[in-house]
Amino acid sequence: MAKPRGDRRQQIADATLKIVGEYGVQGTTMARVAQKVGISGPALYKHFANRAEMLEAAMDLLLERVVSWLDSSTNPNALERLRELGYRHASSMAANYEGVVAPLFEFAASGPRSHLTEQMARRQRAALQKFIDIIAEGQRQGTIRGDIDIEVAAWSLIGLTWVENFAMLEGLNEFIADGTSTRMLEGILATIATPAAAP
Amino acid sequence: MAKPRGDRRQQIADATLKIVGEYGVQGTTMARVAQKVGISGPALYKHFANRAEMLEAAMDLLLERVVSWLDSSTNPNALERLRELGYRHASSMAANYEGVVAPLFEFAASGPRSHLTEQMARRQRAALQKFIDIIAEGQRQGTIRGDIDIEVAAWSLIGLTWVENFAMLEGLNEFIADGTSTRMLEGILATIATPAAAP
Amino acid sequence: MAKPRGDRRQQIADATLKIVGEYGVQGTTMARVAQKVGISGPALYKHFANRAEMLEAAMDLLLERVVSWLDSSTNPNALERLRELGYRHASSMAANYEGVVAPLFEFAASGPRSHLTEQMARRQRAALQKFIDIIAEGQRQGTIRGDIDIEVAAWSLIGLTWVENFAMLEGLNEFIADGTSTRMLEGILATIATPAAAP
Amino acid sequence: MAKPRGDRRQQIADATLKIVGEYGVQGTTMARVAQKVGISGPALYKHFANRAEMLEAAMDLLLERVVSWLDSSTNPNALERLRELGYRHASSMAANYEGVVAPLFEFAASGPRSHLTEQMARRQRAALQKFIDIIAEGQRQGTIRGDIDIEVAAWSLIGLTWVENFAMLEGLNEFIADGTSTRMLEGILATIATPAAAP
DNA sequence: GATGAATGAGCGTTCATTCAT
DNA sequence: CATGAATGAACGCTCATTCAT
Repeated sequence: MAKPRGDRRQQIADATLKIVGEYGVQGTTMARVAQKVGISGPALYKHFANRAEMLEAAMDLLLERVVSWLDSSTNPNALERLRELGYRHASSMAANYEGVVAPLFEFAASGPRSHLTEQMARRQRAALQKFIDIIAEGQRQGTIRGDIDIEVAAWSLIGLTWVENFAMLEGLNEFIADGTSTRMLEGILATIATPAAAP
Repeated sequence: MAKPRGDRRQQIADATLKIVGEYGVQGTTMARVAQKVGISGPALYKHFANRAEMLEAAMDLLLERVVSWLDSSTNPNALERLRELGYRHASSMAANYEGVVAPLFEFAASGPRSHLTEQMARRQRAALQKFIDIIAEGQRQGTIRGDIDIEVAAWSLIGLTWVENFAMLEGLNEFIADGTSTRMLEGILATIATPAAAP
Repeated sequence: MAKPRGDRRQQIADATLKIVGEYGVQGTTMARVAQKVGISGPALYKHFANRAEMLEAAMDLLLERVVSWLDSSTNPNALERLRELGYRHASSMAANYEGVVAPLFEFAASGPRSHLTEQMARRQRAALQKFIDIIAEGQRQGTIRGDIDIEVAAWSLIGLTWVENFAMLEGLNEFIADGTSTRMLEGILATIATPAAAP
Repeated sequence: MAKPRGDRRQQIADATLKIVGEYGVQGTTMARVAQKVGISGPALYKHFANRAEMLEAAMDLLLERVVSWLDSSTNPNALERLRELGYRHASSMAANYEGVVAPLFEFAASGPRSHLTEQMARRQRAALQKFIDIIAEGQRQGTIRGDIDIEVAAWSLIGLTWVENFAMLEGLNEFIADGTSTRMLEGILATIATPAAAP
C-alpha cells in the first residue's frame, strides 16, 4: 500500500498542481489533495513538512513543465523556432490545461500575500530573456530584421501566450479555435522577419 | 448615522472590490469586508442576501469601471480614440491598481467554480466588440486600412491591456516603466493605420 | 438561548477552571470546555480571542478565590487570624477541591512553557507577604513572640497549606482526616505564640 | 550498533523522565522521546507495548531515585540521619531538577485520569513510613524526644521536601537560596530533639 | 530491532450564515 | 439597520498506533 518515497512526492505534487488549477491556491486544501492522491489527509505530512512546502513543490513541477516547453523546439533556424514554440503552445494548451495553464494563472493571481508570485516573476523574466536570445540569434542568422525593437518583439510573443492562456481560462475559446491567435502569431513573425525569410 | 440604502450597498461593493484585489476572491471574507466598511459582520446581510451576491455586486462595479474606461475617449477620430484608450490604460493602471487591475485578475482567476467567470467572459466579449466597432469606424473614416484582419487587430489591442495588467500584477513593472508597452501600442497602431493617417 | 456577555465569560472561566483541575492545563481543550458550558466549540471565540486568553481568565478567577480566602478572616487578633486561616483552609478544601485546589496545582505544574507559572509565582509571593504582615502585626499586639524567625514562620504556615493541597491531590487523605494537619498547625502556632497568648 | 535490550529500555525511560519534567506528562509524546533517544518513532514499540507502559517505566525509574535518596544516609544516629537527608535534599535539588524534581511534580499533577497518581501515593506513604521508622529509632536511641507527635514530625519533614520542590518549581528560589528552608529544617529538628542531642 | 508510510481521532481556529434583541 | 451570540462545516496540523519491509 505504501509507495516508494520519490514516487509519492511527485504524485502529490502533480495532484496539488491540478487542484490548484481547479480550485485556486487558497482552495488547495490538504484534504482535497489527499483525496485526489487516494490517501488520508495527515499522510501528506510524511512527504511534506507543511502545506507551503507542498505548494512549492507543485510550483517547481509547473515551472519545470514550462521550461521544457521553452526547450521543446530544437530547430536551428531561430525564426522557425519561434514559430514552432507559438504553434506548440496553442496546440498543447488543451491537453495541458489542467496541469499547466490553469495552475499557472492561479499561481500568478495568488497575490503578493504568498511568496509564490516572486518566484513566478523570476521565471517569467527568464522566459522573456529566452525569447530575446532567440530573436538575437535570428538576427545573426539573417532571418530576423536587425532594425526591430527586440523587447517589443519578445513581449509580443510571450504576451501572445499569456493572452491565449487568459482567453482559454475565461472560456473565450474562439480566439484559438477560429485561428485568430495563429494569425496573430504569423502577423508578429511577419513583422520581424527579413524579406529573405518570408516564404 | 445610518446611510441611505444605495450608498451603503455601493460602499460595501467598493470595499469588497478592494478586498478581492488584496486577498483574492476566496480570501474575501465577510468579516474582512465588514471591518473595512466599519460595520459588524452580519450587518452585511441587510444589504446582500449572501456572500455570492455581494461578490456579484463588486464585480458589477468593477465592470462598470472598465466600461467607463472604454467610453472615456470621445475623440471623433477612431484611430486616435484607440490610441487614447491605450495611453489612458497604461497611465491609469497605477492609480486604479487596487480598485480595478488587481480585482480584475482575481475574478478572472477565480475559476469556473464560481459563476463569476461566465459574466467576465460576457463582458470581455462586449469589450472586444467595442474595439471591433471602433476599428470599423476608423476604416469608414479612412484612418484605418481596409485590408487588415479586424479580429487580430482588436485582439492585439485588448490583449495588450491584459498583458499590461498581468505584467503589473507579477511585478514586471519594467514593461510599462521602460516604455515597452507604449512602443508596442504604437507598433500595433502603425500596422493598422493608413499611410494618410500617419503623423 | 444567548446569555448576556459578562455572565457567559464568567461561566466559561469557571468551567475552564474545573476542566483544568480535572484534566490539566494541556488537557483543557476547547471542546471539553464548550461541552461543559453547553455550547458549541467555536462559540467560545465569541467570548475569548483564543485558548490562552481563556486560560488566563480562568487563572484570574482562581487567584481571586485564593485572595478572598486570604481576606476571609477579620479577627482583630493576628494570631487568631492565622489560626482561622489555617482551619478555614483545611475545612474548605473538600468543597473547593474542583474549583481551587486541583486547578491550583495544575497551573503550578503547567511548567515554564506556559507563561502561567510566572503569574502564579507573583501571587504566591504576595500571599507570603500577607502572612509576614499578619505575623508582624501579631508581634506588635504581643501575641506573637518578637524573637522568632518571621520568614520561617510564614513559610511554615503557607507551606502547610501547600502540603494539605498536595496530600489531598495524591489521595493521602489521612493527613487531614486524622487531624494530623490540624495538630501540625497548632504546633506551628504554639512555637510562635507568646506565653501570654496561650490558652 | 544495536544496544543490549535492558540498556535501551533504561535509556528510553530516562529520556522519558526528562521529557516529562520539561513538557509535562501530556506533553510527553512518542515523537519527542524517540528524538531524544535518537531512534525513530515506532521503534519505541519494540521496547514498550504503548505509551502508558513507557511512562510507567519512567516513573519507576523516578521512584527508584527517590528511594535511593532515602537510603543515601547511613549515619547510625537517627537524628543526624534526618538532618543529612534534609541537607542532601536541599543541596541536590538543583542538580536533580530535570531528572527528579520536575518530573515528580508533573507525575503528581498528572491527575487521577492516569493511574500514575495511585502509585505515587503508595510510594509517598512508604517514604512517610520510612521517616516514622527513623524517628522511632531516634527515640530508642534517646536523641529524639519520646513525647512528640511522631506523625506530625514525619509529615513536617517530608512536607518540607515537598515545599522545597514546589518553591523551586515556581521559581521562588529565595526559599532555598536565602537559607530559609535550612533554618526551617533546623527548627523542626530542634523541636523533636532531646536536650541531650542538642549541640 | 528498526524504519517509512499510513491512519483515525482530535485539536485550535476560521468562516458563512442564522436568529433574537 | 445593526448587533452579539451561536452554529456546523471545514481547515492545517499533531499524535498514538499499526503494518509491511
